Amino acid sequence: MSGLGRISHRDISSEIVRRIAERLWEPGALIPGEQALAAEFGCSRATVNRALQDLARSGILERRRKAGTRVSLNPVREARFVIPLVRQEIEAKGAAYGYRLLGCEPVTPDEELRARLGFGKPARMLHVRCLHLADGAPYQYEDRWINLDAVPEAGGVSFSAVSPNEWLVTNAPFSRAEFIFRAAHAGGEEAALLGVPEGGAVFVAERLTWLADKPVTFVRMVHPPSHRVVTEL
Amino acid sequence: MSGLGRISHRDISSEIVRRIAERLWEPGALIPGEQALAAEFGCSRATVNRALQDLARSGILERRRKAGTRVSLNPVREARFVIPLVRQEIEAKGAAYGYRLLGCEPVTPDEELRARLGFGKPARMLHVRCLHLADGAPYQYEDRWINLDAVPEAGGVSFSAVSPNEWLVTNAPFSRAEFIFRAAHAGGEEAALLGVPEGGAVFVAERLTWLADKPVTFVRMVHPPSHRVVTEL
DNA sequence: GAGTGGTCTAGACCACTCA
DNA sequence: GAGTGGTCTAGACCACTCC
Repeated sequence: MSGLGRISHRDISSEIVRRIAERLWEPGALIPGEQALAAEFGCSRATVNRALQDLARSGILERRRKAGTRVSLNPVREARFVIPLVRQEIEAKGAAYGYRLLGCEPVTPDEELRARLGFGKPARMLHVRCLHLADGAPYQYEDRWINLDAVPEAGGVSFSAVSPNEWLVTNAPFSRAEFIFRAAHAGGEEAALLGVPEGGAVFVAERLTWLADKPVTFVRMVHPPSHRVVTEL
Repeated sequence: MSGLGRISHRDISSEIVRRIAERLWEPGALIPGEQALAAEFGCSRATVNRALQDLARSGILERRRKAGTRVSLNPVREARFVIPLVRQEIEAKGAAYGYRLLGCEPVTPDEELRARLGFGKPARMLHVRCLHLADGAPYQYEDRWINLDAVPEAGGVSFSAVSPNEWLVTNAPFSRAEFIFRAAHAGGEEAALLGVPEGGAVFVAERLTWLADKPVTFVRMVHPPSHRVVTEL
């Protein structure tokens, strides 16, 4: 606790974390109520409430009305990953962003892709493939399908200067998305483009988005094995 | 807005989201100040503040003192991944959980590991290696280091029946964690244990945890390439 | 310097849930 | 029913940052 001035909710948070760390309050144990803590710290209940809510949000505490507040038995049930634009991701690392369009053509999706997107009937889609570079080195191979029924304007875009990633962010809102992370073996073309041996390990992120139950886009983003997805809690 | 009763911070949040979705407030635009919104909604500034802070935390708004509150130009989309216990993860798929301890020994961490954990000085750690199986098939190879200064009780646990994953969850609270997802090539031992060819692609999840700036544990979880981390928004 | 968000207070009422 | 957290109010002061 900072000896001067008023008590901040951060002071309370860190003091509570300290007590948990030092086993004064064991996992699963009930901790004092908000009134008691407010009295102890000499601050208002609202301040204690904010500190406890912060800790509950981060999974350290569990709160239930009437039952009180407990130290979590199994903290952290979820991790949050930020999904930025590729360009921002690259520039944030201090590297120069590069972009190369590899192909852009209207196609009729095959059975597998339609099943994936939850399409009943065939549809017109745009297939765009491109490469994102960091300081000239391959960073991400983007293999994307855009549903022209959901985003008809995409049909008139060349994607030679602006990547589909960036164009869609400001032109195709979505209400639901699904992410998949996995490891895979690089296929022939991907391998050559990313500069990894054929069959070598690559990191794959896939994203599907819908706007009001209508598929918008499916994208497969392939990274060299040096890629890392990082998050902090 | 709900016509009855007081205005909730949720009412304000959803109304603001609606205005952004309908382009009444364009990306990058300045929105009214807290006082103005409080007057408009007929509630106190604290309530507006809470709504705006929630939206700023989720990346929809950007706030700066004196500059005011703006609609984010690139709404940061974030993905939430649940990080369950391995056993729960396997049982949730309807498979039978199996566990095999491979090794458990006190060690002094090398330079690289200490740098990773932010250790200044050497420390006593416990190195535990084990395998988690789903219906008898290798599911995850767990390679873990536990800081015995932070969790001394771990020194007295055999980990032959209970996995370190499960033991730590109920015995070693933490206040900060870092997750990393990546692809890698399987090393000799891992490959054999997971039943993949040596050098084949594997999915690696790493987790570091701290309790009040003291490192608690570092774990490397290696999965066969069939593994998928999935999330929905 | 002035305007904005950040936070704390003291009090109040409500909603949920356990006994 | 009673106790706990959840939330709102009205007011205040502060900290930061832009002009």
